Amino acid sequence: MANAGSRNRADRSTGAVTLQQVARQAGVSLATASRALHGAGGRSVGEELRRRVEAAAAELNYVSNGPAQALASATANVVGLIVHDVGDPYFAAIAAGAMRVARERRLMVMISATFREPGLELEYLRGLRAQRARAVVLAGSGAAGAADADRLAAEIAGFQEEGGRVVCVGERGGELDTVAPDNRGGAAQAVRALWERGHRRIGVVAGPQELTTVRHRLDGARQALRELGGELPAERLVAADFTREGGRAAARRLFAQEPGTTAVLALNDVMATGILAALRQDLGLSVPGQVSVVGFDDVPYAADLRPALSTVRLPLEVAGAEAVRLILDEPVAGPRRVHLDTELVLRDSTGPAPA
Amino acid sequence: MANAGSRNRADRSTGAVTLQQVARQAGVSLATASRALHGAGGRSVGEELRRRVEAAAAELNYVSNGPAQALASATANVVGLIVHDVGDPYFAAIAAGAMRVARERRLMVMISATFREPGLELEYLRGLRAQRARAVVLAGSGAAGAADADRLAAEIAGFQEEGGRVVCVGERGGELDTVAPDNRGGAAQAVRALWERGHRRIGVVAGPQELTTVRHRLDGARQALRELGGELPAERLVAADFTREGGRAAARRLFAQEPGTTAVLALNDVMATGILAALRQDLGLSVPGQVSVVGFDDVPYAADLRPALSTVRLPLEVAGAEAVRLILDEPVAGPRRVHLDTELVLRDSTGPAPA
DNA sequence: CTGTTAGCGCATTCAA
DNA sequence: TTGAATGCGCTAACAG
Repeated sequence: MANAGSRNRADRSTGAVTLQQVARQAGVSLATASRALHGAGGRSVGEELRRRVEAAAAELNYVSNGPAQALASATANVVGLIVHDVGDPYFAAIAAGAMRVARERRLMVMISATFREPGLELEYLRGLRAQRARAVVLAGSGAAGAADADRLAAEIAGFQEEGGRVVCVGERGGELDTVAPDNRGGAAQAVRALWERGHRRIGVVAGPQELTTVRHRLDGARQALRELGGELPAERLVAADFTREGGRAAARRLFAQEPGTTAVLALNDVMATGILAALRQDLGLSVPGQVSVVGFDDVPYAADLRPALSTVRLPLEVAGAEAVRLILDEPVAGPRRVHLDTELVLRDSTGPAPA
Repeated sequence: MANAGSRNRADRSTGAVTLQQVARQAGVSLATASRALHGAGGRSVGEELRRRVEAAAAELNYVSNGPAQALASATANVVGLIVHDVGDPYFAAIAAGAMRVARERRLMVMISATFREPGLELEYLRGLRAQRARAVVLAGSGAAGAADADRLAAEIAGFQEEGGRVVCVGERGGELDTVAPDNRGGAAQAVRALWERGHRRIGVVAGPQELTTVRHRLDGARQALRELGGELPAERLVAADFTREGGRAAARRLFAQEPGTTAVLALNDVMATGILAALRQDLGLSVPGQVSVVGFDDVPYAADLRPALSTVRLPLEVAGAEAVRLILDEPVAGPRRVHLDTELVLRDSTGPAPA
C-alpha cells in the first residue's frame, strides 16, 4: 500500500487527515499544499496545482489542525470575550454584536462568564492568553478598588506584550482601547426628563457601586440633579445586585426609607424590571400614576413590560461589534476610544409627578 | 548572560515564557517541568523539584501554550457550543448552563452563532473540529429536510471518528447523545389547560416548521387536541420566524383568518411576546378577557410581561449543563438521552373562554 | 512559483 | 523519580 510507513510505535495521532497526506495525494510538497489552502490572499500557487490540492483536500475530507497552525504561526484565529453572565440581556447583546463581526472576519469566539466573581476575570484572561487568543474583549465593566486590580492589570500587560490586543466595553482604568457608552450623559438625560415632568424627589436604584458603569451613571444623575437645583440625598440612593431580584429588594427599601419618592431611575433595565414588580406587587403603587420609572440599556423586552419601560437606550449590539473591530484593526499609538451615544426612549412608565 | 543563544535568525516566538525556560530556571529537565505543572493527578515528581518548578513558573510568570499542548497531546481543553443566536433568551439560558459546568471542569467554551443560517452550522462544526475541540453541543434543534443534512451528518461522523463528542439539545435524527426536553408533553399540557377553561377554538403560532422542536411541540398540541375531541384546522395554525416580530405578524394573520379564536398557544415565549403586543396594539383584543395566550420556555421575563405570560417551563439552564456533563463523561455504547420534564406555569395571560 | 528544511512549545515515550 | 530524545501538524524562511 502506498500509505504505509507512517503509523509507527508512538502513534499519538487521532487519525485525522493531515496536510502532509493531502500534499502527497496532490503530488505536491507540504509547503505548496499549505500555501494553496491557507496562503494569504496574494496568489503564490499556480492555478493547476492549487486545483489539485483543493481536490485532494476535498476528497480526503481534510480539516486543518488549528492548534498546529497556531503553534507554527504563533497566532490563533480566536478572540476571547469575558462577560459577567451570558444570560443577562446586556451581555447577550454585546456578545451577539461581537460574534457577528467575528464571523465576518472568520474568527472563533471563546466566551467566558465570570458570574460576577471578580477573581474569575483574571483566571479567564489567563486561559485566553494560554490559548494564544488574538484579542480579548472585556465586556463587564471594571470594579474599582478590587483587591486584584493590580494583578489584572499585570495580566493584561503581559498579554499585550505577547502581542495580544485588549479592548473594554465600558470604562476601566488603564490605557486600554475602549468602547465607551455615554453613561453619564444618558443618566443625565433621564434625570432631566423626569425633572421636566415635575419630579423633584427622584430616587436612584444602583448596582454594585464598585462597577465603573454604575459610578458613571450615578455621577451623571447626580450632576444633572445638581445643575437643576435638586439633590440626591443618601436615603434616596439604594444599591443592590444588578439583577431583577436586586431591583425588587432595592425598590422596597427605597420606598420604606423615602415614601415621598415620585420617580425612580434604575441603573439598568433588569433592575427596573424588578422595581416594576415591587411597585405593583409589593408596594401597590401605580406606574406612572404614582411613581415614574426609567431604566437603562433598553433591553429587547423593555417595551413589553408592564407598563412599557422608559429607558436610556444603549447600542449594545453595536458596542460588541465595534469592540471586535477595534482590536482587529492595526494597532495605533495610544489607546483608542469609540464613543457611543445614548438615546432616551420615553414609554409608558414615565408620567407627570403626582400633584 | 545566561539566556543568550536562543534568539537566532528565524525567531518567530512571541516572547512568551516557555516551559523550557521554566525548566532551566528551576534546574530541571523540560520533562520534569511538564510533569510538575500539568502532570496527571498521580504524583510523579518529587516534592522538592515540584516546588522548585512551581516557584520558577510563578517567578517568570509562565503561561502555558494551549496550542502546543493541544498539538502534542492531540486534544484541547475546549468545548464548542453552536447556537442560533446568543441574544435569544432560550439560547442564552442554555449557554449559561453549559458554561457553568465547563467552568467546573476547567474547560474553555467556544460559542458560535449561526444566526439561523443553516449552512453555518456545518461551517462552525468544521471550525470546532479544526480547533480539536473535545466536544460540541448542538443547541439549536435540527432542521428536518435541510439540503445539507447529509453533509452535516458526515461532518459529525468525521468529528466523532477523530475522538470528538457531540451532544444535541433537542431532538435530531441520528444516533446522538441528546438532552431532550419533553416538547410534546409540554404542548399537550398547555392545550389541556386551555381546553379545561372552555377554549375550543385554539390557535397555534409556530416557528419554522422544519425545526424539530417546532414539530414536536406542534405534534403534542395536535394530539392533545385530538384526544380531547378538538381539532387544529390549517387556518388556525400560523408559522413565522421564531422572533418577537414573527409572533406579532403571525397573530395578525391568525386573527384575520380566524377571528373567532379564543386562545393562542405560542411555540415559544419570544413569539408570545410579539403576540401579546399584536393583541394589545394591533388588534385591540384584551388578554385574558377576550383571548388567552400560553407561551413556551418560560424565559426570565415571562412573568414581567403584560399580562404576565402563562407558559410551559423548560429547564434550559439545566439542559445546557446536562449537555456538557454528558459529553464529558466516559462514552458508553449507544447514544444516551437525558429527559427533561416541562411544567405548566399559569399566570395572568390565561383565563376562561369568553361566553 | 515550488520544494526543502527548520523549528513553534509541549507531552510522552524510553532508558537510566 | 528523572532526563534525553522524539514528533505532534503546520508555517515560514530560504534556496532554487
